[in-house]
Amino acid sequence: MVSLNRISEICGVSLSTASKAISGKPGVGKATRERILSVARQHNYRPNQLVHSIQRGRSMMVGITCSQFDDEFAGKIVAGIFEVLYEASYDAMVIYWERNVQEGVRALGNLAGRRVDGILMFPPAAYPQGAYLEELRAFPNPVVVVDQTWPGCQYDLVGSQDVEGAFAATEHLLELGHRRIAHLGFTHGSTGKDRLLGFQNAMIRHGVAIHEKWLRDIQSYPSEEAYELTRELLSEPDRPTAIMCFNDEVALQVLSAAADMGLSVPKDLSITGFGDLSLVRHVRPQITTVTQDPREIGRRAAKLLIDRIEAKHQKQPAPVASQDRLPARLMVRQSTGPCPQDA
Amino acid sequence: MVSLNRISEICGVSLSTASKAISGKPGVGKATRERILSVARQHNYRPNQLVHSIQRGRSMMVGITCSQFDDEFAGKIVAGIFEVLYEASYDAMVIYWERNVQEGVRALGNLAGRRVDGILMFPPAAYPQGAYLEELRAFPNPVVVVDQTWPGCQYDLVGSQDVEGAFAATEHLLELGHRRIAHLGFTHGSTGKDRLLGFQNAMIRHGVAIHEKWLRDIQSYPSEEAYELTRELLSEPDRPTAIMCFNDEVALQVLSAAADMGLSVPKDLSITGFGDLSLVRHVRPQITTVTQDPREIGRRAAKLLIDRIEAKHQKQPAPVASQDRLPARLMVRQSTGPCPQDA
DNA sequence: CTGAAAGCGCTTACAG
DNA sequence: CTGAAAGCGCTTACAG
Repeated sequence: MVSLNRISEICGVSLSTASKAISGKPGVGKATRERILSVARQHNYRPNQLVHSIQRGRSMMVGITCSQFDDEFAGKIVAGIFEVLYEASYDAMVIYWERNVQEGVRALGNLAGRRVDGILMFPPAAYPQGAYLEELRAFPNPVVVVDQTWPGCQYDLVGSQDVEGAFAATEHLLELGHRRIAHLGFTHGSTGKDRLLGFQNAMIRHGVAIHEKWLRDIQSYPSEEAYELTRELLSEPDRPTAIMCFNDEVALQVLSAAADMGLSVPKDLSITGFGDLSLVRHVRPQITTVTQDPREIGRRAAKLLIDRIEAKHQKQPAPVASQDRLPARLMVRQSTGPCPQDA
Repeated sequence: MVSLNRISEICGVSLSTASKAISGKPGVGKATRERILSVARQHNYRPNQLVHSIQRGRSMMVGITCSQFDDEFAGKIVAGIFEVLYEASYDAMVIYWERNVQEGVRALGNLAGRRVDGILMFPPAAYPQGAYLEELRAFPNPVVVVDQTWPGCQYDLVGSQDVEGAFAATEHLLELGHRRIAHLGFTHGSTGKDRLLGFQNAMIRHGVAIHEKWLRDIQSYPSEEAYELTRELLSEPDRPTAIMCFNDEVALQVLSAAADMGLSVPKDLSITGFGDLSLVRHVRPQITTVTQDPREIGRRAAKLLIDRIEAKHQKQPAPVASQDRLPARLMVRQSTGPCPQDA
């Protein structure tokens, strides 16, 4: 890529004249300006934004860290994020890591080295560990945490009302007469913990016993564990009449396990999901679930981050961390029905 | 963030000494170096990578452009890309746009302004238009096109054997005795065009008539169009006994439409997908599909781009554009079966 | 071992 | 209207 210096040589003008001409600043003769502009165009000249970032002490770039991409929920959040960043003229550097915390640490270091103005962070699946947290603390700019959080997290969070959503789904099952309700969770992360909590709250509130053996957990995500766990759960003579699932993908596996065992949903078994992914509507029976609004989560997270960046740039003191949890509403479809009479 | 200059002041040494100490270069006394290092650590100092990028004429950053995120296929490609970039110490700036080509144009300009060393490009859904192509041509560094391509595309491509995969799926249906086969395509893009071609090739090869009215197309993606199209297709007295679908998500909609019309799959209707997304295994009947290897596509695309960047940096002449299409294999599952006798 | 100087690609006061 | 100089945050020859 040609430099401004080169352009100014070609045009036989000084660097500063070329700079003013190209950036549209006043103080350049009309003819000179047009000559410079035309040469720049011929050479596909683009001002070097890296220089601007250094000069302004501001990169107009935010970092997005995530450890999973290939799911609709995360994808929609990211889409919402990009919408807002685009409108505000921010670019995004994205860091994707899977393996171990070590990589997350290096990732954060990169972000700081590249001088991003802030970070939108999907926390690692398990709670962030020591080295990771230290690296995060060393990061000098605003951080907004998305969807998941962790105990003691001091950053702004934008997520969903997981507890309330799970509570509503559980009450729905209880109202249908179910008492033997299993919970298939993923409690390594905060959303899973919250959903389990919502489940427990509802059961306790309605005075219904929670059976330890029906509280099952998948260990990693994504995985096929839910399928096997369901087969176990449903093979015991004493089996649940409803299974509440961590999310829609788990619910789908439960549905297929039930089908493979010859059980009819919702006649023999009721199932609830969480997330309202599109697949849930394209499957028969359509899965009763809890709607989330990932696009809006992404939008709000990005807006909040930009606000924080702006505020910091105007030397305003850092505000206390906020939690913005969007409503998660029950969406009744076809996978839940009255508790079977013989149960 | 503190600057090196600030660190050197604090330590009472020159800028160059501080620089050498921190970057691990020789020529600094042991005690001095350790003092500098410790001060740097205290202040969370990170060398400014933007400066390095400018000095080296190389940003170690690649651009990824895409117009869709929230699907498993694209997500897995991206995951593969990031694996390789990470190993090679490249970072990624991602550009996501949806609305119109205008945004794509601005996006490419941004990438050039930020001086990315190359671009991994998911082309826009429809073929790239004039302004977009011009902007792309003005980009001075290597470009590798991923998954989709367009007529006259001069860049390296990494994708799948779409024609062959569709051919195999069609032959599978023909071998099951189907003759009345519909094709539910998405031919705005090259993969859809290729899959239609594979379908046509197989039909012609086996001397089976292709009926215009059974060649249907969805107009946008993602959408729910496939559901409606299927209902139309299946309501006519004269209906197909098999539907070959552009991809798995379309197949899922076809499956649900068939279920809602009381048709049994595969007894009354056979369905094939494309992609082998995980949902296809979690649905009953499991969908017969064509496997792709998105992660490997991503890995190879990233490797190729890095090779091109490296070669360019060593002043090697630009090689001719290559096409690397990974095998797409038929995976027979439960959604295809013998042609109904009465048909 | 240590530091002053040039340079990467710019922009922005400030002279002329 | 035009340009020389300082400065953003570094690194890398090159003197001392």
